[in-house]
Amino acid sequence: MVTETKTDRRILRTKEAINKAFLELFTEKELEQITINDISERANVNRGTIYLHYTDKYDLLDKCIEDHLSNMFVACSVSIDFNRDKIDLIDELTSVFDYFEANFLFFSAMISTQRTSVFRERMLQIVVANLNEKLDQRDIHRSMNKELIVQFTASAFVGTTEWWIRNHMPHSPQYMAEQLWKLFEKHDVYAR
Amino acid sequence: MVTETKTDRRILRTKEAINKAFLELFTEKELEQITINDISERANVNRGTIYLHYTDKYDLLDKCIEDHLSNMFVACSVSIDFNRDKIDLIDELTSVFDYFEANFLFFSAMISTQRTSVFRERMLQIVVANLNEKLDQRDIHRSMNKELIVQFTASAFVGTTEWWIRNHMPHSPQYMAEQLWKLFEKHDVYAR
DNA sequence: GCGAAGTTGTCGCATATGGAACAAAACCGC
DNA sequence: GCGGTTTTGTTCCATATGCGACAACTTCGC
Repeated sequence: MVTETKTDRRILRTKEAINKAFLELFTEKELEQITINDISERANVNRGTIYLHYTDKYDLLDKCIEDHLSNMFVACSVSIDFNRDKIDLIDELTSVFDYFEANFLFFSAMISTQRTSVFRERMLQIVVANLNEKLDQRDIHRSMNKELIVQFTASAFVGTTEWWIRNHMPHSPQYMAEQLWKLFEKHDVYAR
Repeated sequence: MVTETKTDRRILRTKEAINKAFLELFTEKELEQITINDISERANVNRGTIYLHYTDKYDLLDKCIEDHLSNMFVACSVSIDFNRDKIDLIDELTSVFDYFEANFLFFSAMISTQRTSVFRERMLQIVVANLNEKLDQRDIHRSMNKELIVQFTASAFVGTTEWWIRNHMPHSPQYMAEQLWKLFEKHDVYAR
């Protein structure tokens, strides 16, 4: 059963404005320098309203990360299809990198700060969960340890992505997807 | 006495969103094709809320025009100064054209439709009012009919501006200001 | 022409947000 | 260290907006 509660339009608008403002500020100054005042002004929202949704700026940062990562997750698992083949998977990978590219500012900001580790860990978690689900859907454990496959693939993916972002995305999403796919294929993880 | 009432942040936000959405739609379809539904969706605002501020889409269009024109007015009369000279006036003219340039989409949309006349008339009114005020401040009626000066200058200004916008702003605001100034000067309207 | 679907104004009520004030805490310059 | 300023949470009350419903009207395919 899927929970089917539409959230009030005002809430969505407000959260979006706050997120946007926070992200902008995040690319301009260090987290410690950002005040709730800054955020409320930039977002054109009453200061009190921010406390209605977030306990403090750290909570805001966490939820911001959570938000983007789950968006990414949604953006990439659009085309879930059980009889897919290699091409499909490359497409999916490409759409993930497209998402990164479209939100370069956010990811870049997340990675170039002391708080990187929080972000990286959370991202790893998400990817691991995602992979587990996929591997369950297709039944290709073979002789290999599933846990190990997941950890291997996830770390490789997150690490490579981080490198890609840190270096200002020197390749196109398409290219990244293809290259990564080849590497995964080599390790006989997803290959049929 | 200046009325000093701050309007609620929510109202400003809402109006801005509606204006923006309406303008976008205006550049995409004919006014008749635009529904209140369209606007509310695009602006991410409840349909009823629109009726809170505008009676219908024609009212919205009018207020939208009014808004932009008064903004333009404000943007250009920043530097009102009684002992100004030629340079000041060129600067002021330039800032007007800057405003047009910055809001190209709006003005372009306003001019390329059947409803142009409404817009042109209103703009003419504004410019005439503005000119009257200026001419009153400086006392240079000389032997000429003030009414006539105003009408002449205003029509010339509005017409030239319309041409400039219609042709996708082929010259820089600075250039336009200088050229227009020279023309006015030739007709001995403002010259000292 | 007719019925279906969409649009328009307009309600009532619920609720998210604004604004202002406040005390406590944190952050300054000196 | 100390006084002034800024920031932080929190409060109460007012109000703008959301949501859903409604009847009247228009649009449009057939």
